Amino acid sequence: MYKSSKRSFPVYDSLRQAIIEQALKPGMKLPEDSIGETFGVSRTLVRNALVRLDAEGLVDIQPNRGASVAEPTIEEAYDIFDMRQCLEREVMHRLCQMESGPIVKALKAHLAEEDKALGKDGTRSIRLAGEFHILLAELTGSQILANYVNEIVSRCSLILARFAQAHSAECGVEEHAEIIEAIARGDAEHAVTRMHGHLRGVQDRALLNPEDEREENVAAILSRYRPKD
Amino acid sequence: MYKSSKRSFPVYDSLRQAIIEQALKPGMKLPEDSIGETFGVSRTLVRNALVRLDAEGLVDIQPNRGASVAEPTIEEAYDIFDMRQCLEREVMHRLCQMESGPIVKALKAHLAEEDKALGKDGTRSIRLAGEFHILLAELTGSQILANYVNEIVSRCSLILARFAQAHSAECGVEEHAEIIEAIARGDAEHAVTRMHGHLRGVQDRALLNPEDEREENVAAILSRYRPKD
DNA sequence: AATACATTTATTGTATGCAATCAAGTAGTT
DNA sequence: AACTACTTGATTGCATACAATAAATGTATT
Repeated sequence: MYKSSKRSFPVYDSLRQAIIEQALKPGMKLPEDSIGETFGVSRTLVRNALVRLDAEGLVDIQPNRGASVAEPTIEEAYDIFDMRQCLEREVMHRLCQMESGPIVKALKAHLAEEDKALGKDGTRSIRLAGEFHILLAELTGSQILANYVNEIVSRCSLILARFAQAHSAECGVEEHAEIIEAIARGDAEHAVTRMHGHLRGVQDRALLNPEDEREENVAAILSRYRPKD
Repeated sequence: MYKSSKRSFPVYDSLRQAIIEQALKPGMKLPEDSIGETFGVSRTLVRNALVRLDAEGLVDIQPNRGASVAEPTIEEAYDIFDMRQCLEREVMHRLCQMESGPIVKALKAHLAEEDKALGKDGTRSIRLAGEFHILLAELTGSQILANYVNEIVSRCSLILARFAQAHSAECGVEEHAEIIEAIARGDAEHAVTRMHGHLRGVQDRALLNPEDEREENVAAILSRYRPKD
């Protein structure tokens, strides 16, 4: 938990949410002063939040140059998605060994929420889709596994923000339903396969993006607007 | 990496090392003032280090009460060891899919160091044994996997400090050699099995400690000394 | 006009001071 | 003697001041 400072938590949480939802885009500068002003706290607390976000890979702090929203490379993106596959595979295995009743109940309740928000509130829909995966991890009862999944889901959101075009990479509600169904049957093999396919789909929609934004710097953009002599 | 402050890194690193090597024992208070004095830095930098260690699970910060060396419960201990099994299984699978030549070479070089330090320098021997596992993770080439393994190996060291009697839980050098051999053959199944057995051995020696400290509270201890009416 | 150098400005790095909080010990009441 | 209320000392929470650094701008020199 965030024990070090109660008052810096809102700063941390708001920044985190803003990054995940792409309100703060990769590369954007995060000056301590202005953030502190908007939250009504001193730079000390802002700094705490930024250091934490840096440790989680959502923010990049460079000495004497300050913090900015992290810009994961495509290589890091693949690395993180692979790790996510590993962690969520573990989640599936563990859940399928447990008493499925209460687990399925909790998952179906969540799925209903996802369904309700589907066409209505895009941002909420995306957030709920991510939280489905976090809920799965929490239901294993493993604190540390849940923490890792939580962290890696955030980082995947940042990756989507960087590489995917809008709305291309939402989790499908039916795919979540299929995963729940496999868990209900205690069928670990199917659960793992479906989760793998599900994540693979998200990854592909995100990373096999034809218009790769790796080269989206000022020079590259302006070159397209330059008059042809 | 530790980008937020060059000068607080030594504080962080020393504390970390001291905790892992049991010089600082679980539950021991870590006051900002005195630590700052010993390192010649202000409380600000000490605090940075402590917050980081808290995030890594080696230190426990409680609001307005300061930091102390974490005291993982036995339940957390099992949780962490299970997670470690998961992560190192992934390491084994990945390494066995790679070109084994350079990997085996690096591992054997490390093993030679372990061997050299064996009866001579106990502390160094324990550190090298832990670093063997970190090296394995690094050789996968996955930054994030290596980070997680690094973190979890530290936490396991803390657990050993809390629950195992001295020297009961060292990694055996021969077991490391067997793991290397399996990797050399690209035999994932054997590599995973051996790693699993190896870690299981460490865990058992640590956690199936006959004198279980879970009940080491005043009441439990005194009950053994109570006269039988 | 281009380059190198100097100056200014903005932002971070760190120490420190003051207020808030907690732990412990003291005194006073029943 | 036990229990509460108060006081004191130590420690943390946070804001702020000042120093250090880097980026941006301006100036001079070729």
